[in-house]
Amino acid sequence: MATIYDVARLARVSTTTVSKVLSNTPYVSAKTRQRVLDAMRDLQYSPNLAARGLTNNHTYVLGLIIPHDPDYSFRDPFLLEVIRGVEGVASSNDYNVLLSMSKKSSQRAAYDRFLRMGYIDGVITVETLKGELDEQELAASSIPRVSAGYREDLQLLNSVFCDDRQGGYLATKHLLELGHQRIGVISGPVNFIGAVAGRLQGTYDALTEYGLMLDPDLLTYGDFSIESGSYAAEPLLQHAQRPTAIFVMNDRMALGAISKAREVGLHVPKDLSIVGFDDIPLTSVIDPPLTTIRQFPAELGKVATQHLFALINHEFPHFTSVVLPIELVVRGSTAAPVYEDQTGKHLLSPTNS
Amino acid sequence: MATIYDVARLARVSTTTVSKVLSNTPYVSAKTRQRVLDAMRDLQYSPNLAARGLTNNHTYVLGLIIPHDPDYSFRDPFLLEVIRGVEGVASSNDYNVLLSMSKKSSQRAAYDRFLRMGYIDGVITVETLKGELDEQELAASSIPRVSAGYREDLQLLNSVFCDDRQGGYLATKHLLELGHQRIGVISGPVNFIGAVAGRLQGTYDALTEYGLMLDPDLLTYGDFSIESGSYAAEPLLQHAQRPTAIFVMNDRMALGAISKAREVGLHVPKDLSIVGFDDIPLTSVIDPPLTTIRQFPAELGKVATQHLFALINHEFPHFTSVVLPIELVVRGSTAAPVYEDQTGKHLLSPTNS
DNA sequence: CTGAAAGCGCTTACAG
DNA sequence: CTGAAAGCGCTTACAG
Repeated sequence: MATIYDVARLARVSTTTVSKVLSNTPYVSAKTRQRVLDAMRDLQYSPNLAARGLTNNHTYVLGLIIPHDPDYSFRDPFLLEVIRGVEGVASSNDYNVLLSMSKKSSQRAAYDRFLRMGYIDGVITVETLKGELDEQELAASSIPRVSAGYREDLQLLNSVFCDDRQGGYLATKHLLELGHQRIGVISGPVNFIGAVAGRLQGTYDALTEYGLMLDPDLLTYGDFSIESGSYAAEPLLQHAQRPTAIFVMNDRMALGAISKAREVGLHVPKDLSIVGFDDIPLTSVIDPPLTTIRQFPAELGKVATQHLFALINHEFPHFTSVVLPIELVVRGSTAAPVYEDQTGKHLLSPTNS
Repeated sequence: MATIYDVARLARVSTTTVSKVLSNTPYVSAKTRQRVLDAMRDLQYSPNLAARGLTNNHTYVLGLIIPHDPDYSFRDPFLLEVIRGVEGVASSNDYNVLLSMSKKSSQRAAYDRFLRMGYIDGVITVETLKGELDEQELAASSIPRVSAGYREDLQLLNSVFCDDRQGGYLATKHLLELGHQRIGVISGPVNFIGAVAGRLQGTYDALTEYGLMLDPDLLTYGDFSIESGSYAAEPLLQHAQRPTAIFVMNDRMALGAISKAREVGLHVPKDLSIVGFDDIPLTSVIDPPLTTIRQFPAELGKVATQHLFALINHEFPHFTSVVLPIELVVRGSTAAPVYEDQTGKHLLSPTNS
């Protein structure tokens, strides 16, 4: 493999000069520059990043840490999109991305290596559950960092996340506008990063706007898996005054809830409306197609990476966050409620009963 | 950040000695070794990979090239699993993985950089469509390589792939055993790597075993998207002698086919059995849950990486491939056929009519 | 068992 | 506009 010496020799200049054309320094004569360029082409030269990293103290590589738990594979489609977003921006800035999926506990060594070796210029972390990352380690490493999808205001962490509150708000408001008054919520686990609290707040806000309150009986918790959606739906559907609609905090649990509804003989959306969250693939083609809140994971990765570059280049002060928009996607799993009176007759609205 | 000099000074030895304990050379006295170890701990020393790479000429990083086309996101869940498999093995061997999703055409520069910079010790490529990778470039770079999921015997490429033929065989045999005799096939695109031809061959083999042939009218093509599954199903369902079962070469198209069947008033599996391929998430919870051929993408990534390490360490001759097993997962989308006579009466089997 | 020294391929003041 | 030389942090013959 050709080195900078080979290029210098062929172009009859010093390595200093080669290095200068490499870095686009203006003070090189056009003639010399061309000779160097020709030599580089002829030799198929491309600089050795390790050597460059050694002098430069920067490596042209970004770390992407995703403490991925196979058990929480619910985020799979989401994650690949995030990765795509990160890789796209990195690569168009001539950066490479180094991937680490180790979890703090299981692979401490790999984690340390990753952070301490002067091997990466910055890091993007994607957390899902609290405590998956070793924050101390990260903070100690003084490597520029932005967190994608995680929000922890108190830590003054650079982060990019979607507007969870607005998502919860839009989902609930959609149900309210359809005429639902008795609305249940299937929440994600409480230790789940950021998202859950925000979405719940949005729900409260929407209900308040309509002069309603969330019945504590109608709030249950799952762990984002399909099965947990099914379990969490059970008490709601068994409730003496069962809700006519449920806001479920992710699509997978929403699927679980729908199958539970089917199991107990309820038709979605006729008897029960369901709104999900995420807009993962396939949910648009199932029966009924799912009404949901769409997130933009590729955008999340993209913006986080741009943010990281800005940080690396000291383009703005530390500790900023950006909130990404979400949107409501109305499909077939929501409809206006139908209330039955004791005789089983359908009435148009609860006020008629 | 502490360097090897700092450690040497603190332990009162030379850097040579530090380097030796680092590489576990036996010829270091126990006492000295301990002093060095203590110093490393106190200083939180971890070696600079760039410097090491410069002398060593190996970098402890693996390249993972996935020419990912957003349009073919059907492979998403599959891909993340592959990545997980690769990362797991790499990290437990103290290797990092560098990710490139650039396509040959769009990001030539990034691609070159990735391969030529003396920056990776080996590369795993994940192809989906022919021509996505620049084979010449890869061959020229003389970097050890294994291909995950791609099979091209003529090139004598190191590769790891799943047993597509066996998959096609098992899927078709399952239908035959249920009593189906008129079986359609929805194939993937012809330029799709390896998989398609193998799966089709498996179908032929199974049919032959039962003394049957594939009616050319009953073979249609999709591009692996949901929509294409729907389109490709249409001519089959409209056929004067429509098939009682269809083997669809991936789960997403299978979903499309099911929705098309529903559209034309056919019930799955009563009127039409469907077998998919992949076993992607969610298809087990839809209605009906999909009978399919399960692949093990994490295993694919894992085995490919182990293979790559063996190659890097010259543990076996180049040009070997390994075939991964698949398995049939029987769920609700397949059932014994029901033949109707002209009067619409259901008969038990075609031989009764 | 231990260490002095050269060298890996680059960049960066510095001098001209 | 151009180049000689030191230095980045490691490893590896080689000598002792």
